[in-house]
This record gives sequence, C-alpha cells and structure tokens, in this order.
Amino acid sequence: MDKNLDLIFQALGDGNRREILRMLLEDDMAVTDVAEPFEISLAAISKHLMILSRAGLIKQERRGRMKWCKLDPLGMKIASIWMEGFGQFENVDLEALELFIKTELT
Amino acid sequence: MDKNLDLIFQALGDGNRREILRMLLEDDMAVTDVAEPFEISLAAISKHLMILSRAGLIKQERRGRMKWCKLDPLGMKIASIWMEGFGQFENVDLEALELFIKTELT
DNA sequence: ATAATATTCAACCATTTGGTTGAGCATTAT
DNA sequence: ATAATGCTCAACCAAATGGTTGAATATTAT
Repeated sequence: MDKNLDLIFQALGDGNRREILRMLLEDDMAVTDVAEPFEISLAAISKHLMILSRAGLIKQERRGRMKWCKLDPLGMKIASIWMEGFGQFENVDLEALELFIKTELT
Repeated sequence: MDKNLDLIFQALGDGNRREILRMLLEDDMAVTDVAEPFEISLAAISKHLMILSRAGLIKQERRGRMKWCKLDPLGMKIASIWMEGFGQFENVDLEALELFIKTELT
C-alpha cells in the first residue's frame, strides 16, 4: 500500500503526466491523440501512460489497433485518503465548499 | 504554480519523506530527533527536510543550535486543491460532509 | 499482397535522485 | 579555552527518470 503511494505521487510529480490526466478528464483518448498536443515523442508519451497506468491513475484498453486511455479514479482516491490525515479540511474555504455541495447536490 | 505541484508531488513520492510528515503530525521536532528512527544518515535526513521545505510541506525555524521542523499545511493544500478537479468528491459521503460543514460553521 | 496506422520495444543518453562520507560551522556545555 | 552537539556542505556514487531514435509488431486500409 505504501509502494502504491510512491507510484501515485511520483506519477503526479510530472507536469506532462498531470496534463495528460487533465486531458482525460474531458474525454477518453487513444495514445496518438494524447500525444498530439505535446512536443515530445510518441514513445515518451507511451512511457508516461505506462507510469500513470501502473499508479492506478488511468486504465488502458486495447480496441483494434488503438489503445484507449481513461481516467481510473482509484489512484487519486488512494492519494487523497492518505492526505486526509493531514488536516486537509481544517483550513479549507468552507463557504466555497458549501457552495460547491449545494450546486452539486442540486 | 505548476512548478509548485512538481515539487509537492515529487516530495510526497518518497516513503521516508511521507514518514517524516507523519511524525511531524504528532509533534514538532528537531532535525536529529526526526532522524533518530531512520537508518539512513543525518545528512540524508537533512536533505529530505530541505526537499519538504521547498515543497511547502514543512517549515523550519532555527532556535539556538537546533532547527525545529513543523508541518506547513500550504503544500498539502495546494496539492489537494489540484486533486479536487478529479472527482475527489464524487464518491465521498456528501451527507457526512454537509453535516460537518453545518456544525463547523456553527 | 502491400502499404499505412497505432503502439511498443530496445538501446542509448543526460540529468536527477537518494544515498554515502568527511569536513566545516555555529552554538552550547564543561 | 576546549570539547561536544546539531546541522549543513561538498564531493562522490549507483540507480532511477525523462527523453531520444530506429526497429518491431499488430491491425486496418487499399
């Protein structure tokens, strides 16, 4: 479980990988499409996706010759559970949080 | 701000550093005391503390010949704010959270 | 059958990381 | 004044990281 946290936080510690996650938030994508906005090689992106995958931050599913990438909430959840122990809420903007919940619960 | 996230997540991506944070959750400590339960050198611990400090996860204050280390909530907060965008709340117990906020806002 | 597309593999490279040791500085105790 | 304590610095090392390129594999299109 501790090794998981290593993999998760290390994976999150790279701007390109965080950007990939942000992109996948909008939609599932094939590897080539993930790579498109970046200036680094496709092989490099492929490696980043492997790292995200092993951290439990994304899932990859091969369909035909494409490999679809989608967010996997598990990794982020494990990380945030660990972080909860550090007073995540004690200094949070409670008004903003309340507003969020009201709008979110409709 | 994005560089901050690099520093924070990279800092969290090491088990020894997370253990240091866990220790500081219980009490502020001097560098030597932080190092005591670990098997690595004092210099190594000193480096880890520097990394945590630059990530905004701890603060260090020199008093006499000791340097006191305490948690700094800022780094963790920045990280959790970034993570909020990834559905951190979508599986959370919203009722419990709402109750928490009501009681907390008095 | 051949060519194009989608992705990974393998070998390589420079830089960073996490560790070591020994010396160096302040500060406090004797 | 001298010694001990608390911590950092500097130089070094092995391993990991993030990138490259070129070849390999598998699938789909012509």
